Amino acid sequence: MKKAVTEAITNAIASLKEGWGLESIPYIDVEIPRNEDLGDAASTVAMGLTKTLKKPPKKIAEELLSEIVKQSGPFENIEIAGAGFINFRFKKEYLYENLQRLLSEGHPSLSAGLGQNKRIQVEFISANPTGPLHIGHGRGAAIGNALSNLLTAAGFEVEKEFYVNDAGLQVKLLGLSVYSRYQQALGNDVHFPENGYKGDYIASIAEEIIKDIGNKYLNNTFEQCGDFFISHAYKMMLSDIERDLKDFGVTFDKWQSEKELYEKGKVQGALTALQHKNFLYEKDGAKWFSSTNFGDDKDRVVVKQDGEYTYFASDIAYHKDKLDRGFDTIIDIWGADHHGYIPRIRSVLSAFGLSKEKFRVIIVQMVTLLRHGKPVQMSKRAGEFITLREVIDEVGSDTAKFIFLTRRADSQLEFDIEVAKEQSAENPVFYVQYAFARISSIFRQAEERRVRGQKDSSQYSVDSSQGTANSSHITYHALRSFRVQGTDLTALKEVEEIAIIKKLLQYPMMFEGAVFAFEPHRITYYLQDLARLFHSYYNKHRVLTDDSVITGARLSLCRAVQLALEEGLKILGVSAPEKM
RNA sequence: GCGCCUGUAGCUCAGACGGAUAGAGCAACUGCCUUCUAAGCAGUGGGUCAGGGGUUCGAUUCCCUUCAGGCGCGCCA
Repeated sequence: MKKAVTEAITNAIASLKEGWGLESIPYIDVEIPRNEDLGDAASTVAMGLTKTLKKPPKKIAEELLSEIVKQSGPFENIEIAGAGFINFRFKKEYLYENLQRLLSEGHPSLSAGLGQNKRIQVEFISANPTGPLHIGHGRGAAIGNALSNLLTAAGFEVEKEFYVNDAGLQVKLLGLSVYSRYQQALGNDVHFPENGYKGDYIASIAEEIIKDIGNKYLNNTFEQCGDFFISHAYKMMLSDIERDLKDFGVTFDKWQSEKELYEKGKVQGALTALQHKNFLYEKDGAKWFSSTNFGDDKDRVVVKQDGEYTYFASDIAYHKDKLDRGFDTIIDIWGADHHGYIPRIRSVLSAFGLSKEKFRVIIVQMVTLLRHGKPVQMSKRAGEFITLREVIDEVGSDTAKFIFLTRRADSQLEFDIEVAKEQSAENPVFYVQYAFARISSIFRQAEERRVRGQKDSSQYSVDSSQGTANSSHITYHALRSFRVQGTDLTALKEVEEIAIIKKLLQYPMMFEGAVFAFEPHRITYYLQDLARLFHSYYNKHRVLTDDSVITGARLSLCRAVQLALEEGLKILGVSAPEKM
């Protein structure tokens, strides 16, 4: 849709260019008018050119229009309106042709190559393995996962990574906390560390350990058995995290250990590399990275007076490692509490020669958790928080993900767990899923008619060769492979049908925008719009009629909607159920 | 004090490098199930786009400023 308009205008400008004294073709804006009476697509190029051409926008629009009409474009009508908008309306044949193409090829512009197989890394969540994931991590997970799916759909080669901070004091503190609970559970009343993790999960881990090894380490000092508790607690914590994410529907390609960066000498190596570039210096007995050279507001310590590395040192190594692994683009998704960290990491990457546009940080703002409208205070240390696990169990993964993905990443989010539950029947996620389920149901009915050999079913049939007769999924595959053959799409004449076709043809535009902006939530809104159009249509018109031509055409339309819904939901990481 | 994010309908939020009469869901109210799933549809009401200034033919969008909320400003991780 966008392409056709852009082409028409580009050609027009190309032939007018010389007379206008233009050197190059300007950016051509194409948008969908708010009011559909105005047209199917519109451009504001004429208004944009007023300054350079020193002519009134309407005059420019007229000149463009007279050129465009010379071409044999797919337009039924083009008119100039308002302050200089050029509004386009497509011929119906164009809509039918493209619907047909969509049915046979899918959305060609999608995989066709925005990404061009470029490698892109998306790092997200990267929670410390010192406690269960909470709801904020859930938001990051939903966004990171959806963004990765989006980029994959756009033809990028995406690697999803979770960075595990398993080297620092925090895991030691985790071990110490578990150690203390272990001793206490066995009757040894040791002092619980001041900054220890107080959540119930610590005691649970201690219980597990007792089940495993009994009182083997009773009355041992932490110095004697600390390593055991640290590594054991950390491993259990990490496997919990992994399990929760799996149940949430999020998986990773790689779990990068911080500790491993140390063990492989990558931290030292990265610092040496910086040293060679003269970006390190000594001051006050410490070693500093001169990040101010790259726009940071102060230099940062990498090796402390006591000779220990800072957390930042391993992060330098980590990001250098990302570069060394040869990604074309690096995306970090962080919680809002880390945004102050952006300039220094950007500095690191600049120091190693990465150009700015190849590194992108997406800041995910905080989630304010409510229960019945009242804020729930969250503190990991104090052990008061709503875990992702609770959200999954109480609200459900699909609902939670959908809620997270109906907001931009950089706006704060209020998540009322009770509202999310209570509204479950009215929840937008079900609205979209319901449209998919309804269509699936129509195909089930169509298949029954065909089996019964009704006359009116001659125009459509199931191509069973496409179906995989695979155990319990037979129905599903049969539905997916339901081929509508030899149908005449021009039978789609209702306004609702035309509206749906147009919406479907807008998909590439919306998709490109989402990819370009790294904003998966645009998919969510599109799906709601499409579902709305479909529900409305469904209520007004019957798909399965006595007229085989109309039925065939409508089934085709349903198939196209179904494919779009399925594709969109897949990107969001939300299931597309056949029955509800 | 400085920096980043946010402020749009009663509530939760969209608004696509600045464009036409500002949108959705929920909540409220009125209708619609003998026919493919009523988790649905049709309709009604609801706005100082936080306030003020500026740039522009045109600003919810860009700039400045004030106010409000959130988050950061360690030789912590």
